Amino acid sequence: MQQVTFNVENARVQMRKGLLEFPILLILAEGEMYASDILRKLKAADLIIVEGTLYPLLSRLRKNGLVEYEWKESKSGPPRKYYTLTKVGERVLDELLETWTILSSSINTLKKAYEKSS
Amino acid sequence: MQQVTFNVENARVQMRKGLLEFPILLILAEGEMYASDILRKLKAADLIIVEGTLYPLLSRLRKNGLVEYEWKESKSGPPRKYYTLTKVGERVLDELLETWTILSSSINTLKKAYEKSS
DNA sequence: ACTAGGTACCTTGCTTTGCAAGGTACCTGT
DNA sequence: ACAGGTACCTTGCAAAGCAAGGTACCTAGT
Repeated sequence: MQQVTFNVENARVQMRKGLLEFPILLILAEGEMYASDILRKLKAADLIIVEGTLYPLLSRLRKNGLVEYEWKESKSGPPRKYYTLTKVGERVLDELLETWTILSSSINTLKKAYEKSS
Repeated sequence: MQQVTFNVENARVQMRKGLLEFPILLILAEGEMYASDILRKLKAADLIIVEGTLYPLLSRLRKNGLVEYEWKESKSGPPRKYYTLTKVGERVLDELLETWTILSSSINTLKKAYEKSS
């Protein structure tokens, strides 16, 4: 019996801390990608992240059962690990979307109060 | 000659990581507050933070010259440290406001792409 | 065949930082 | 004088982003 444990409360904490797993899950929701694809997409969205961060992060997501991968050959170069979201990953993504909504509205509330007062 | 160094680039990294200094600066922009005031305001905005985080954070902000404090007596209980933003703090806050705008629009772009595809 | 260069994946060590837990000191009311 | 509330702070731990460095594969040119 394999138990998939993913503590959503902890993920909320991590979002405040890292705010990186969320965009990566969002990107993977579009379809299978390998590391360079993800880096490209994040860069295009102005979110900077480097290899040394991404690889451990993908491993972490895999250990938690949010993503899985498949080796695929490349036409030019070494084989690639193509990642996809699992069902659990999709559920977590939905939670994180909600968390993001709450977080950004919290901050925007504070922001509006500031703009009004200045 | 005392040099006030506050690396805005580093602050951007920290925002992605912690996302706590920013709301605290926003709250202090409203006027002088002591720790409990700040905790109350953060809680009201659904941003959870505890004493053990806040005190070191305020010290850090003070060391970096973003805030300063003044002791004031309380009508009931021990004296309080009332914090206010410095000029530097105000400038940094403006930077962080911009960073927040960029960050949230990045994520919202990814979010919209996801919503469209699902 | 060999080697140079590009691509892809991964690890190690460091630093920062949020947090839980615990601690000190002050002030007030009984 | 002491109990309870308020306020400030510190210590030790764990998580995670990052810089830097490393391994392996594949292709193309010699």
